[in-house]
Amino acid sequence: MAKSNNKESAYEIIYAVVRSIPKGRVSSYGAIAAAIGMRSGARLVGYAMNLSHHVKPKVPAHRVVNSNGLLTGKHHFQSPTQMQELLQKEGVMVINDKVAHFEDLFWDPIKELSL
DNA sequence: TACATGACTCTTA
DNA sequence: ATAAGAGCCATGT
Repeated sequence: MAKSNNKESAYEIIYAVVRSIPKGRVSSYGAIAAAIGMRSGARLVGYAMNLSHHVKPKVPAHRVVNSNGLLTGKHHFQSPTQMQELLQKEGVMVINDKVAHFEDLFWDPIKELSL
């Protein structure tokens, strides 16, 4: 931490955006990264999600998928099927580890929050 | 200070 | 259309 100006780390901001994702909607790492100002910080978002397991309040990481709508991070959940189960539970259909109608359910933080 | 890591994304072949 | 490589940022050691 070279700079302690920011009380909250970049991850905290990422968590905030992810928590802002409405139920039944999904978003992508790149979109979130761009929303916080990092056009190519998608990897950071994914990394943050990995740490979000012990973060509170709970972070709906299952609502975050890659640009293709693929559940790339499902393997990092408590169970590889947890992500799919949670999404289906919220009304999101998942087929072959991919979000159905991804473009339709896609939630853009920039567009939605900026609206 | 520098190197290594990571649930991504884009461009090119 | 599929496969492979490079780019990117923040964090931790």
